[in-house]
Amino acid sequence: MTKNKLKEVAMRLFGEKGYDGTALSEIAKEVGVKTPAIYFFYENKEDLFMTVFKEAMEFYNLFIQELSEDQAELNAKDSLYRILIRQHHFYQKNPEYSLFVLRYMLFPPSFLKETIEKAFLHSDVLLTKVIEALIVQGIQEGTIREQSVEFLVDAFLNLLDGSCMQYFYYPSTELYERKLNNAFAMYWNGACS
Amino acid sequence: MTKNKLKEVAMRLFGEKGYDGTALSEIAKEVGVKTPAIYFFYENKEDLFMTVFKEAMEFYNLFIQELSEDQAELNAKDSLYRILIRQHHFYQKNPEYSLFVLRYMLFPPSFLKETIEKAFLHSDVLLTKVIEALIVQGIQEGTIREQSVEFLVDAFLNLLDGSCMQYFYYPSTELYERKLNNAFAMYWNGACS
Amino acid sequence: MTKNKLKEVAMRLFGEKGYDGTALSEIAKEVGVKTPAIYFFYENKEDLFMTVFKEAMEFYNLFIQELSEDQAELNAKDSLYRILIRQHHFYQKNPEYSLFVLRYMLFPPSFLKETIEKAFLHSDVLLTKVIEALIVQGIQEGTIREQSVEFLVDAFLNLLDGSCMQYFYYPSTELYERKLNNAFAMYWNGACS
Amino acid sequence: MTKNKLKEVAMRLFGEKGYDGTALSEIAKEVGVKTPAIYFFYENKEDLFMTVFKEAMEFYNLFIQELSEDQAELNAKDSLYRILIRQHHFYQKNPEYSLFVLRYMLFPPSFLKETIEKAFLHSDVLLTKVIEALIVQGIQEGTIREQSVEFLVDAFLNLLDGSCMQYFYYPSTELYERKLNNAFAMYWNGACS
DNA sequence: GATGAATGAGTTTTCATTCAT
DNA sequence: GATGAATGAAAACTCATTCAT
Repeated sequence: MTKNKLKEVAMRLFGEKGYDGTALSEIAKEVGVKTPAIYFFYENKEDLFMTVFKEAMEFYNLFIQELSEDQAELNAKDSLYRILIRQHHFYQKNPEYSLFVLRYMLFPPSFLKETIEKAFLHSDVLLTKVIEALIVQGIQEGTIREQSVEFLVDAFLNLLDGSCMQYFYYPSTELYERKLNNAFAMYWNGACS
Repeated sequence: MTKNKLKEVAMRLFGEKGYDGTALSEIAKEVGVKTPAIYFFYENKEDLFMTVFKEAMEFYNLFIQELSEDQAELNAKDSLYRILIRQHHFYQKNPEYSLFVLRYMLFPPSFLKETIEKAFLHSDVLLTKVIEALIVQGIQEGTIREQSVEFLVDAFLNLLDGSCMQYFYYPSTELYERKLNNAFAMYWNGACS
Repeated sequence: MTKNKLKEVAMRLFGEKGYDGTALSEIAKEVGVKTPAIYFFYENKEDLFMTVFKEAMEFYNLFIQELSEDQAELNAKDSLYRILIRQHHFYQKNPEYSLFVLRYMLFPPSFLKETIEKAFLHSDVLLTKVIEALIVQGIQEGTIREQSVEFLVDAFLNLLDGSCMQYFYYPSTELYERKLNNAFAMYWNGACS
Repeated sequence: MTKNKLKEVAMRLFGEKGYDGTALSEIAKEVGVKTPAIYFFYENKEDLFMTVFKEAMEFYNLFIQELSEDQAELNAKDSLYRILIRQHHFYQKNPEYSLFVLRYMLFPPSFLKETIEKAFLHSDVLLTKVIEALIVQGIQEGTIREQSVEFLVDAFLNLLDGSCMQYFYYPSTELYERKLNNAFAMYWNGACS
């Protein structure tokens, strides 16, 4: 129980204030326990962080895997759009996970650089495959104009990354959603014609 | 002299390791001076950081302003593409500025949240105007199909943000450039047809 | 069972790393038990230490008492030499006891100073008596020249102490044995002539 | 100033209570300074300890070197006896140095084992040379009976070690001196005849 | 007999900051 | 301009100890 609460609070605080900006005492306090209690469950700060990090990555990868499921009955356009929406939903429903993953993907603490790069590459490959499949489907459907798949995948991934970034710095949801829809419309337009 | 060295080193270290992860002693050491010397030039850590931050924002805004200059003789397509290239160049030529700006735009230390939001909004408005002008030019040229300007601007900004993100997490320049070109091609394709 | 294992491990670790340098958790771990288990058998760290200490002293005193036994059939010279040899054997066969006793005789933790002094005095008196008896026997035999017994006893005790010290800081057994034999030969030479 | 006071107090406390039994806060308090001040002069606890250790060894080796000086005009017997006396004086005049050296020669903290062994070997060689010279002198004088020098040296070193040990555990000076004199008399007796 | 969970007290260490020089 | 010396505050971590189970 305490162990899990520690993980949750740690994820949130590490995500919000960074590794160095988060004191174990803060985490402990929010959980309602004294600092040394942390050491009963985790070896040290780094261990707590790594545990949280691994879980966040697993959760995030799970999300990516789920993107490819349940899309069989949809056409390519709806499926691709749905990915953007799901990404948005994921950010909204799991703000802690999202912030944490984004932060440490872009700015890993020095002791994590290598691990992060591997973890990120893994997610990237996973995601690329999902997009690829949908692009191919679209071409087969005849909705996407026949052209290089790589080309279409790259552009969609850029779209996703752009949306990710904008989600975190545009405060207003409406604004974000407008931009998202516009960007996707433009993408689809380019993909078809 | 020392004052400027301090700023440079501080920008780099704050960008790489974060505000809390950077000790004043580290900055001082790299500059070749003892820690208390910092207090001769700056009130305290926050002051040093803010000074660096302001300069970084000014420099970044300068870059954005320059985007609109010297583009008179180019057509809209080349101008837009040139913006992406210049962004890339800016990141490559000023890695410390770039990393710093990205980091604190996405993850400002708590005492900076509001200031950052304002500063960012300012840059955003600036950039939007530049893009808008080029889009209008393109429509007038007849290269861009007549349609909502906002729509085209949003999509281009998304493209810029996506490229920003990818620059920082894709290690290889080649890969980054391929993705950038593909994404722009798709954008232009969508804009025209 | 566990209680005894705790004692053994505690003796070894206290001997090797000192009272403050030995954590109860280490002792517990080596025994294969969790730390709180120690409190089932011993009141606290001090109690565990004292128990170990008392046993070590008893064991050591037993050794001293045994020195006087089974020597009836030997002449004085052989008996005295045998004491040195036995001391050596004791150190070799009971390295943990020896180290522990030596350490806390010379450097008792503050809460033990008085107890230790008494315990030590007791052993000293015991040992002195044993030596005295053998010296007297030697004089009666006529092998030791007639002279002050105290004088001969003091010199022999010094020999014993010197050997003790050297045992613990000379790494090589050969070297130690050579030195021991030479020192005893010199003693006997002085005692006879 | 503070730096030296720290060294002095550290030597005394480390000698009395051991490395693990001595808190930096105690040392700081006795010096009249707050704990972090220590870190201005020494890297960490180990560094402070090592600094003290090196100085103690140098001082001790100096003492050993001085043993050989100014003895030219004395005969061998007086010179040897003087060594015992000087050892005694050294212990009395420099109780902190003596206790410290003895403690860490016999019970070095784990991180010091190797360093200590080397340092000790060095002192041992130094001392052996001094004694050897005097023994040879004694034989040349004709006061010491002609016999193996090694034999005489070993016995004298044993005498020194025994005296060292006894100094630290016999509380009374008188008792210690009686024992010392008796042991030396016996040694000389054996050496001559 | 023994453990899981937790804590209070204390340790070493870091760091921003101050101030006299 | 810059440093040596020092500190207050807080950090991470350790450890003996407790207690319910």
